[in-house]
Amino acid sequence: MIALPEPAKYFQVVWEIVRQIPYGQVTTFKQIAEMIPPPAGVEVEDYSRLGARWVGDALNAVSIPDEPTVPWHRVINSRGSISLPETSQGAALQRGRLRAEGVEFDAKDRVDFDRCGWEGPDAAWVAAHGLLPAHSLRKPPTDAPQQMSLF
DNA sequence: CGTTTGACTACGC
DNA sequence: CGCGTAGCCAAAC
Repeated sequence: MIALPEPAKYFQVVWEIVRQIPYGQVTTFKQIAEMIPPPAGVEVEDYSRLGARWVGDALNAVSIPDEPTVPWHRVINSRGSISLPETSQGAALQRGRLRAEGVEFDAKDRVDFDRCGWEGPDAAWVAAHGLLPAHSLRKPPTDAPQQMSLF
């Protein structure tokens, strides 16, 4: 079976990436996982399946003292919504912090990745840390825009 | 020491 | 689209 070889080390990388997320922008567990190369001993296939989960574990492991240095509230799930239990205190805190940063939630309590989705760290930073380029959360520009503005 | 639960996703209806 | 389910790992019971 595949286990995360060095959780502490992996967590550190996750936190370092989270620290790069700009104010007012959000990213997903998956996007972060995709930026981190599969740990030694972990098959790529397995990693693609488990990475996001491990990122979640990493955020969950952020200690109180370190909490101010890791903007964990800017990490949400791939559906664009907060993953903490709706009734939880953490969810309220996360939503409050994001709203304070100008991130808006729609009627379904989801954010618009096209507006505030993170494009990832700049290439130089990625290379310097031996990471992989991030997949953009925003829709790729199309030649024939899906819908023209009515105004 | 077996079970349950969780800050995930992909996939099928 | 929305909701339920299956896989998976790790930590907490």
